[in-house]
Amino acid sequence: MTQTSSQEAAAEVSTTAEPATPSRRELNKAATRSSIASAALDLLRSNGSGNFTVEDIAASAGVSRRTFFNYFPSLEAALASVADGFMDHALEQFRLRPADESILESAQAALMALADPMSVAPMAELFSLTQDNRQLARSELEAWEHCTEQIIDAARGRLGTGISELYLHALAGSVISCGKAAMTVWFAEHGPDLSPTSLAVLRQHLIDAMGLLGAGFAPPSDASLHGPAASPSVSTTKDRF
Amino acid sequence: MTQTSSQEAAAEVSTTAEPATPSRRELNKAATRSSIASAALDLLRSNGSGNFTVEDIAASAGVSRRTFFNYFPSLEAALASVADGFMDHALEQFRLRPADESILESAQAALMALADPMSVAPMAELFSLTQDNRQLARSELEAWEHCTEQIIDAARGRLGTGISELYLHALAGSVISCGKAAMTVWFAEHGPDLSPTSLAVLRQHLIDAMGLLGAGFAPPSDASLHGPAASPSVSTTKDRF
DNA sequence: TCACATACTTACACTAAGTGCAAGTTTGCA
DNA sequence: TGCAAACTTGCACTTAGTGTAAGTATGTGA
Repeated sequence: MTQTSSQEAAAEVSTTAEPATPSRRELNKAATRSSIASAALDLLRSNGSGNFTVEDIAASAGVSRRTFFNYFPSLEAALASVADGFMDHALEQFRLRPADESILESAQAALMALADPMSVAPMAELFSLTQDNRQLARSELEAWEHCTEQIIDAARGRLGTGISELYLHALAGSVISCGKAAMTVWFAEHGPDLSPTSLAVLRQHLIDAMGLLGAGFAPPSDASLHGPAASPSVSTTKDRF
Repeated sequence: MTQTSSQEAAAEVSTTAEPATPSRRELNKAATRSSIASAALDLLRSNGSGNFTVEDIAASAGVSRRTFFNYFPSLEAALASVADGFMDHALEQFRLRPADESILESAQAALMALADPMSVAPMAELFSLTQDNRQLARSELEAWEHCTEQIIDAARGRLGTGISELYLHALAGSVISCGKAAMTVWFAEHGPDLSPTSLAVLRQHLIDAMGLLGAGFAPPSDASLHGPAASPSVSTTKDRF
């Protein structure tokens, strides 16, 4: 994703095995879309948030302003596609987890799978470039929200339709909140540092956050100050508190 | 919430945090602000979301378009001030709770205190009128987000600065997520019904959601398996935590 | 009560977002 | 090859949002 190439880069590939008919049209569309998105990210990098317009992005991507709006409903949406890619990747990982695993464990595993430089880098960069802009922050919130809904659907599919909607919504929302918390805290501590050490911290934060959730946020007098070091095993330690 | 325009921040000059010195100017400003907000809400009611402009609101409130933007940065912000009021009220309740109470209990109590028609009605109406509009939904997300940050601050003040930031962020985010989940599910089930019965369900959902959180979302082999309608799952309301 | 400073409102002008439409161009397919 | 559908683009238009300067209301000190 977010390649720097423009439209003709994907032109010659016409016979690859892709899901659902990778026709010339679809390849062009995907290329254009990605070209717009990376033009937007480039401008965000070079100019800073709020200092460029849709027209700039369109010009930089080699399309008309009108075409930009055929692909994205707003400037923010073009940038948020980076976050969407990250979230989609995470959801994919989540869905690949065994169905008998607990939701919390699956979520933890899915998020951990993304704590590598390749996956996290664009997200971390977006995080840093986005901090000071209201509109962009809103779009990011929306991406998390969308992710929550996807988790709800996935969990409903896994736990059966008999499960209460409240349980689903509360669980999915909390899981996402904890993932978000881990990333927020990590970013606050390490900024855009993507070194192995830094990423290890991110992974630990993800583990800890899910651990806290699984432990019901037991008062921090006990081990939960450093997260449940032993197990991400969410399955009840004690039924109640 | 944070949409409040920059001007009124310097309102209280003297020593007191009291609403002392309600000068003519401040009264006028408050009246104008509230007049704009309710004009916006009226138009949302009568025209439906997306079918009126800032100019309409300004005209309806008897001010110029420019003055509208002196009070609110956007149309959505004017409407979101309803949600802001609700959240601020909830935060106020939260801060009034005894400091030795657990965060979850405090949050539950604060939210419960708002499950009365007077407080919930505007929020529920906003919920219903907002459902189909992207921009408005975004503003609402932002309101929840702001509320989360406030909870983080309040919890930090209560638990001391030694507490881990991850714990604070994850806990506050989860608490808010559960509150949101309770309201979302309640609204999905009951729409804008504000009857005592309906509000009792909302209260129960708030209790249940916080209970689930406190129990670490223990696998739904227990009471949380109930269908959407009846889930008096957490009967142990009082002797928890 | 009368200035005078300060805060608030407003009109005006301007940039940019977002949309509908119709004409031009590319691709898929028979 | 030729036609239909999809895609792009320019154009015109409405609306959002902001800077500025001029006008109006309010508080204050003499």
